[in-house]
Amino acid sequence: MPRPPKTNGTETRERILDVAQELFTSQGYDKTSLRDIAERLDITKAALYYYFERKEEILLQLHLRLHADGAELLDGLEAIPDGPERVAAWPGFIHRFVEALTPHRDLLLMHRRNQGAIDALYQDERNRMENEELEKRLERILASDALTLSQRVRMAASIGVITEVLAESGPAFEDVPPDDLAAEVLAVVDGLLYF
Amino acid sequence: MPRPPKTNGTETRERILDVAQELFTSQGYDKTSLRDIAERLDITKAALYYYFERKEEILLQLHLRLHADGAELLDGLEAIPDGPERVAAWPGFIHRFVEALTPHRDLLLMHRRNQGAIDALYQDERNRMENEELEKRLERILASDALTLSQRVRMAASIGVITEVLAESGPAFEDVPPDDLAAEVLAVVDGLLYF
DNA sequence: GTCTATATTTCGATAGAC
DNA sequence: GTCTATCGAAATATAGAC
Repeated sequence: MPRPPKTNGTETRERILDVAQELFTSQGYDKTSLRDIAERLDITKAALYYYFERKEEILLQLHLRLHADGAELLDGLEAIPDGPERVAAWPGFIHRFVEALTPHRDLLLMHRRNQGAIDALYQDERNRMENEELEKRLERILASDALTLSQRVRMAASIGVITEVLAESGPAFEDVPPDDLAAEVLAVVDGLLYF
Repeated sequence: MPRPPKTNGTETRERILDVAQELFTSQGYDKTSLRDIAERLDITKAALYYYFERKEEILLQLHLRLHADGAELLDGLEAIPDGPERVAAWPGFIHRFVEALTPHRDLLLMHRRNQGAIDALYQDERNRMENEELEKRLERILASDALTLSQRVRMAASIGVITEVLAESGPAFEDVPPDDLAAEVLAVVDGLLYF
């Protein structure tokens, strides 16, 4: 009871991130100025710097909201030896992928629409980014010569189905409950993954 | 024989577009300055303005290289009444889509990596863009309530497979002859489209 | 056609008051 | 925590000579 219910502080920070996510998705990171974000919140540009050191850090925080889950999944996948074992593990990976992404469709869309800007984050010395980008790691898995072309294509295809339906074409499926959509996606992907 | 073989003029223009496509793909449209493009060609920024009125026009021309084919395909699709007939026509549409895109995988990748900047082209009054964006038209087709959810998802999924394998994961399939890749993609998509 | 300036604008970022 | 004011660094675009 001693703490006042005025939970401002972190609250404003979240509002900034929410508005930024929306604008980064609709206009792109580069075409969204700090002025755009500030005006939407009825504050000034300078106030943003109380919460974030740089513009890049706003994007970084949004990126991290999604990154942890994906990194964990890829860690598991890379622990399996390249070849038939990894192919066998793929459907399980895909299921967990869909499960993890379904609640974050909008974030995934923001991520994809600004993949270039996120690339740049990783190359900027000022951000401590331990790991490599997930897209690059996935690309290496798909480039394996221990797999048949059909296997590689079907693995990539399953990723394509998920990102297209869950994120890219998201607006076309706004009327659909997320769990129904996820179920349909899984049905399609399972049909794909009979190697 | 009167015309000198020095075919410069349109040649430089093409070289600009080629370099721009490469840089827009790897760094993104916004992070690629006219200085970047000019330096690669060993000319100056100002020289670019002899060939293009604005930076946006370089992107526009690259966009148009791909747009015409896609627009024609979508015209045909929209001419078919929404509902079962359109579902029946979808596989044919997809086949022609793959056929048209396979020779232009790199352009498609540039397009996707800069979809936001291309969006902005359509909203800029200075460019005369007659039609609507293809992505928006496709979105409306997929949002139809004359189709079952399964049909809508499978249609979107087929688009996702194509764009992922042919463009987004393109680097992972650099070792594969384009026609082989297209054949694999079609096999996967055909398996998807049994409604 | 290509160059050397330079104009113009926009943006990220900082300083310092309140 | 939010403001006003401003700096400095790009980048796009223009003017005009060659």
